[in-house]
Amino acid sequence: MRSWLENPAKPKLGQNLKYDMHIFANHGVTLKGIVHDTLLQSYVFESHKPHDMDTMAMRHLGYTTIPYVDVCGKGAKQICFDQVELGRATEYAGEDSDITLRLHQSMLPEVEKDAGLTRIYREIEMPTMEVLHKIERNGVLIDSALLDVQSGELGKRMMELEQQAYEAAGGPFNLGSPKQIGEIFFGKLGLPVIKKTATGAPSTDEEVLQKLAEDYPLPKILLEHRGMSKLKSTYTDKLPKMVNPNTGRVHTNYSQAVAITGRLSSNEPNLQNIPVRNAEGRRIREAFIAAPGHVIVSADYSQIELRIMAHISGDAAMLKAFAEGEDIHRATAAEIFGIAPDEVQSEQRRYAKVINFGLIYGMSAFGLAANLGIERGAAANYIERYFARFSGVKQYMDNTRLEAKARGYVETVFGRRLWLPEINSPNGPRRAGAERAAINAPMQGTAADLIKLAMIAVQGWLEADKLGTRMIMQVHDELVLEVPEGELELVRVKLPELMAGVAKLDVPLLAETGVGKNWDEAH
DNA sequence: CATGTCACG
DNA sequence: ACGTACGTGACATGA
Repeated sequence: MRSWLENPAKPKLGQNLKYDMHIFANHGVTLKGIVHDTLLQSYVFESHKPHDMDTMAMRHLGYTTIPYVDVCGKGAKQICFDQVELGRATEYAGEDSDITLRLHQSMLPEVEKDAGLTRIYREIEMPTMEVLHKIERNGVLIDSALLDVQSGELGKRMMELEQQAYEAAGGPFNLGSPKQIGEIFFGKLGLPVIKKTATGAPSTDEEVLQKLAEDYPLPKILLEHRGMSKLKSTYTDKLPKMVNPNTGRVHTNYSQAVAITGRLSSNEPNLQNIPVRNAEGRRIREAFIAAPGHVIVSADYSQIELRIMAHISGDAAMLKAFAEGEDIHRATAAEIFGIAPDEVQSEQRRYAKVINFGLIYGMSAFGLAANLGIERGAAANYIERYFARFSGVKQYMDNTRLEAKARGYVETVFGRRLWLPEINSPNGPRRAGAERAAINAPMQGTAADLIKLAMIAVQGWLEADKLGTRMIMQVHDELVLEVPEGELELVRVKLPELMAGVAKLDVPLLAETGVGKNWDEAH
């Protein structure tokens, strides 16, 4: 079938074609002529609903598909599809093709009822799929030897901490078991219960341990052990095991239809949650390296969601701050505290930064108070002062809530629709959650649209100019490239230009780059 | 498979 | 009185 598969004039449609492209590529076949993907149609039409074929067949066609487990079984007794009896395999595969076409015939018209959705589908999601396919195949080079050394160090230190913990607790226990920790803390040692989990058990999360560590020795030991355990099991032990023996690199999968806001997600392994916030964790990034003769270039959007808030709300003070290239948190602090920007103290700037982040998430006075460690009344006061100074933002938030309630969805700048099924729920906490999501979704979603457009532009440029530079990761507001040393100066100029120029908003977009032999240096 | 926890933007 | 910042994925435990 190669000649048909590779013929761009023969149109193809499928469900999650990025997967099929990988299978074909593994066998030296380059799938061409991709015109439609029902996974992406469903995602653009109804991002909050399931996109698996069985569920969609029932939802759109009222049709019950042959369950995969009926054909191949499950668990230890599962067989591979190539072991299925041919007649049965034919029936299953035939249905698969038939249903895909019928889903396409049902969903594409729904997408095309709306010009914005059509654009998101054709100009963003479909091209993004092909970019993601290339990024996934490129993979990332990992210094496994370095991670092995780190694993050894972590393991040694963890064993020391275990002994200390046993002494403090008066006997051995499993440090990885919240249940056993609870029994020792709140039973045996009689420590106070700070908060409870969703199921009513006493919590032993980081916040609780920090609080208890003020008065007792064991929580501190546990905190250090937890941090190391996380690094070791999730990263230093695991990443070397994920290296593909054929390519010598790690190949993540980007899920393009999971996050209801339009963001990507990364899995097996997740390369979007590699530690960065503290020095110990950041060492993991030293193991994300460039091939010989290459460097890692990282480019990230500066304050992308706040810029989008300024654009969407049209708030004059915020637009002005960005237009003049000010430090946005400093400018915010100056407004809230009623002083000149150069009079802002570092503590005041920190407050303003927490408020700015909180706004993006639809914060309450309670949340702000908890985050700043201040009284709720004081937090309410800051919010009030903020909204007095940034009245456009206040108006945007109120309008967004009303719009979400009236229509059941909100939109990104590019017209991506973000549905909020619980916006009119009689359940108060659920409704409040949907209201916060309504505030956040247009900003997070527009940022997702922008970086997808940037990825399409960057990949288009790399191919048009036949460069050796490869895109290797996306982390929501950051693109990571592996660059031949000879192309470094070119990439350092062109990459941020493309990212910043991908759309003309009422605020300037800014992308900042870093370079290094590894991801830590480049960040 | 649910739960608790914690890594990221 | 309740619950409380948005969006993800992965791990270990334990039923």
